[in-house]
Amino acid sequence: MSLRYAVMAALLEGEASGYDLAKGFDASVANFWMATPQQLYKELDKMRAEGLVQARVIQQERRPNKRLFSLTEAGRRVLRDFTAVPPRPGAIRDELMIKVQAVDAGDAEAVRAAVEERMVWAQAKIARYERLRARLLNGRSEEEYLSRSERVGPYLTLMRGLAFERENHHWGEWALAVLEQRSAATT
Amino acid sequence: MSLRYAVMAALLEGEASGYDLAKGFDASVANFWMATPQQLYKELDKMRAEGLVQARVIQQERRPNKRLFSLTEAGRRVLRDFTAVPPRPGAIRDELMIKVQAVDAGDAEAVRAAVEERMVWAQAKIARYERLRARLLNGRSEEEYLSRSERVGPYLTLMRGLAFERENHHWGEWALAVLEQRSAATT
DNA sequence: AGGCACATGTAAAAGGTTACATGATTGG
DNA sequence: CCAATCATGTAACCTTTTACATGTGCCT
Repeated sequence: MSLRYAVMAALLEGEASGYDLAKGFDASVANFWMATPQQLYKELDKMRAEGLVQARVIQQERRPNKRLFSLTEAGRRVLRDFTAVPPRPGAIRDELMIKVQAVDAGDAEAVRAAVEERMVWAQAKIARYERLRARLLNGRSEEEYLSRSERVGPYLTLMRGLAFERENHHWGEWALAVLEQRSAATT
Repeated sequence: MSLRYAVMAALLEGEASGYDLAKGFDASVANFWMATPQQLYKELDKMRAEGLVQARVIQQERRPNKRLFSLTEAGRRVLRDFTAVPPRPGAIRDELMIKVQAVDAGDAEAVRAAVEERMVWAQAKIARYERLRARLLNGRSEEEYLSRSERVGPYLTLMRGLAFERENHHWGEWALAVLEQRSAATT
């Protein structure tokens, strides 16, 4: 039921197609509420039927036509009401952590490799977030940016994502060291 | 589909009832794969039918009887196989972040209050994790604990949860400061 | 020639949430 | 006396995932 609000929050940045949203055209929302393309296309249809968004069809010649969605006034109102309601607690689902939890009864080498791969991903995400941050700041200091820009929400969530991935990476390096020492001891 | 593996990982700590699991009797697993009691009772039944766990009924006089579940050998094997498969990427779902993202077009005061309340929760979780950590370490240093204890998995995931909540709290304090400065400027 | 990017969708299956249902005991 | 804890479950509903389906253009 929250997917639609995530979509509306993303549309505050401007028009987007289902495809854009699916790719996480707005990196920040997608990082706290991921969705598959199928989910998005369906939800966007429902939202249009309810008048929360409007679609504008772009005719294309060498590509499939696309529909660009934007928020309607009704959508803005609904989104505003949503922000006023207390949020439910967040949920994390991470298979890797289940594997780490079970590492002592499992395949330690495979778990170690999985942690390592996750760290590569984390690095890539950090780099992406940092590029996005530089783009937003555009040479200004954070203080200046925060006091002058129209919106602060996207910056706040971006920094949350960045902090999360940095922490993740930090933890991973430590966990790898622990696991390596373990396997050295067992050998 | 991963719920069962989370359950099995939790059962590595020893026997537990559905009720125990629902409360997150093992704080660490529950923090990366939450589930409602209903989900657990159903899954435990299915797992027993498949021979992954076994149940032992405890007759009680002043309380409803309970069923204590434990891993079978087949369960252990399945769990081990699971650790050898590459995990899918983790997912976070957090309504609060959607609200923060939309704060500039929403009810800023309500969002601020929501962040504040989340920080209270984060504090509580940090305290809980720290107590759990102290209980595990039991006076020993981390280094000593990691080199001597049979299992390291639960400690690794516990530290991940702790780092996550600390980071969360840190971000929240900063976000509150940003939001307050904003509302002061608008007033 | 093969694979990815673009761009959309349908349908079925699996998984997760919410409401309902029971009922004694303990603590404030 | 009211709320919480213990302890289990069913049923209905909603959400999410996965598989299938289509077709062009661009890059290597």
